[in-house]
Amino acid sequence: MESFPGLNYRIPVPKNRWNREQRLFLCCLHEFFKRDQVVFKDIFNHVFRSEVRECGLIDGISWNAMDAQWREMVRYSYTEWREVHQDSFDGIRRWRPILSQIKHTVRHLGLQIIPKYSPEEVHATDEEEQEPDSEIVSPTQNNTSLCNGGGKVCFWCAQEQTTSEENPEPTNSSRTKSNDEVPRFLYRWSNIDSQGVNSKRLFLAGLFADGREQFSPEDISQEQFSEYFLRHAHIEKTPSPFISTFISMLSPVHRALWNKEGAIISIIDTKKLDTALYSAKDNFRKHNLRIRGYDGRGEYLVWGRIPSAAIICAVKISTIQQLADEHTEIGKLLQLEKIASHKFNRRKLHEDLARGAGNLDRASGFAIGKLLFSIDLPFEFSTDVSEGLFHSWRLKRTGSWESFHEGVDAGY
DNA sequence: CGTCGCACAGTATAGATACA
DNA sequence: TGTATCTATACTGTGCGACG
Repeated sequence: MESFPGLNYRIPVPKNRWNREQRLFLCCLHEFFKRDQVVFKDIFNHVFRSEVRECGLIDGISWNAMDAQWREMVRYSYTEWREVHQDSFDGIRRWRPILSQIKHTVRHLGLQIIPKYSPEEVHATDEEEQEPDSEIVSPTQNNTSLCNGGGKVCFWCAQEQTTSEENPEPTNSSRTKSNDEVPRFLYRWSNIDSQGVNSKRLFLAGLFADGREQFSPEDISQEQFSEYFLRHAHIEKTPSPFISTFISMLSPVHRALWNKEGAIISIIDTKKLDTALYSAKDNFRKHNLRIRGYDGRGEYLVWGRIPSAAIICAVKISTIQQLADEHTEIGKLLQLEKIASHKFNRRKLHEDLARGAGNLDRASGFAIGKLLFSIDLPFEFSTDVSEGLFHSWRLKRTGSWESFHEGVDAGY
């Protein structure tokens, strides 16, 4: 019996007792600094070493446990999480004590940490800062500096209370369109059950469809925007101000095949849009929103409406199926049965498609050209759209673009 | 050069466990 | 019994060398 005390008397695994202060601290780390396992863990364990040790965690809390707590907060929208993340710039002064605590700990431990919102010029103009900020590495390459862009409050300025009060509208600026390149073409799937107005000539978001008053994203608060966005991403059932579109035509075709009834696929020219366009992925990232199992990649949300000028082509899925049946080369190219056999438009489907895909040659180009011609896509767009199809349908790269485009032209 | 297989790191999620 | 915390595990992306 006593020979295996470790087995007979299991020592309970020590756990941290998370309190509000610790949670806020962890939230500030995530909100204001680039995620770094080792650094976050060391800072936290140093600041809360006595509390953590009291819980039996002699070597401090593990990164995994700490990260689990972070995820819990995000997942269940803990009040601490909401406080720190939902009005980060308005409330930035509130977190000054925590931020300077982080700063001092970083310095004390000789670590390096990268602020999320830190333009270089702050250091240059920062007179009162005596000690060199050597441990604060400015993000050089992917400089997503928010300080100069869009009149946004600079992180360190706000922290050091050097920011003037007359900042125009800090809450709205982070919601503006991303600077990242917007794709030239977007693809939409819709059917008779889709909300809003979905004709071949015009799309109207569900919220604005019944002659209800229109409003622009600037008219509503940050929270309301996030709320609409989350509801839209969750369930399409509630009226939404957004219209979903995708960067790849595969995704709407896949959806259309699974929801056949009157499904329409439309190709949209983003240059002709007259309302705001948001990347779903950026929205998640910028507002620290999460939804289980979905990160928004590939999806773009159009605000309110898509005017007929922007709809360069609209085609019923049944037409596409018919084309695939009638023309073997189109059928072979599209592999509709494969698409229909996969429940999810994920890696599995892509691999499957790649196995049966053609090459970068005249034959593939011809099939695509013929398809695009048949669905009345204006010739001027054929180059871009055909290249999109090439990538989406996972064609092999053996061959040349020249022969491919030649084939596309021939198909018209 | 492009593709494949592998290893590795980081991340998301289910659910086990201890505790109130 | 329900909640808080965290582990175990599955998933995803990425880099790298081998290979044709």
